[in-house]
Amino acid sequence: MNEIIKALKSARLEKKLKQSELGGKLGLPQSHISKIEQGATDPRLSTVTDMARLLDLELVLVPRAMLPAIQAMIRGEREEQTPRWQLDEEADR
Amino acid sequence: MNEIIKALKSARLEKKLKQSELGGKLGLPQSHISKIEQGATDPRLSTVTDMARLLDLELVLVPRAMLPAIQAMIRGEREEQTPRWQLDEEADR
DNA sequence: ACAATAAATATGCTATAGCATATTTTTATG
DNA sequence: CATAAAAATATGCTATAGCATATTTATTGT
Repeated sequence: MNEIIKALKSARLEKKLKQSELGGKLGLPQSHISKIEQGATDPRLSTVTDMARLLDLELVLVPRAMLPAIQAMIRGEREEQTPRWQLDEEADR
Repeated sequence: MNEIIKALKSARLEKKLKQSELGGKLGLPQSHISKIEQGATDPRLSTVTDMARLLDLELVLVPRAMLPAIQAMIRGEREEQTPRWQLDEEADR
């Protein structure tokens, strides 16, 4: 499944929006959001950018060479809820 | 004009590819590349991702909050041809 | 288990992306 | 300039995105 579509679906869920709500804001029927999220359709660029922006995301073209660095940067965000590591001693005290 | 489309066109020129060559690799007629670059058509997501990859680019979804940081990072690359600043003394000697 | 709500599917229709081919216009080069 | 090459436009056709509406299939809550 397409990475971008997957990310858009996650973002929608993260924001606790229903397909019908997102569709409403976009002027698309819920059925269409469903098809897009299912990968049952190959949406137009404008549809994807509009959807992204409603979810506080932006579509960007990145040189492949710097992809890992940028993805790490993006992962960095949000995950500061649960630390990724912890000192051996004194943990949880 | 759409930023992504603009970036794709720049990348094609940077790589010194003709519309017909890019189209050839993609299995699209030159006329279609022209329409896309002119903004005369709203291409499908798959068309844009395919085109990007042939140009060593990847389409990525970025949280709007970190857009400036990431764009700075991207600008950083490649521009090491002409330095952005220079010491007052001893310049060009 | 039932009712209510959300999500996924289905269908028929319209608009348009994309294909193939041909022509015109623009840009380089001698 | 003239000529060649590249890019932009044009046209007719096919495939499919997207719209509207309706139905079916999960999910969730009581």
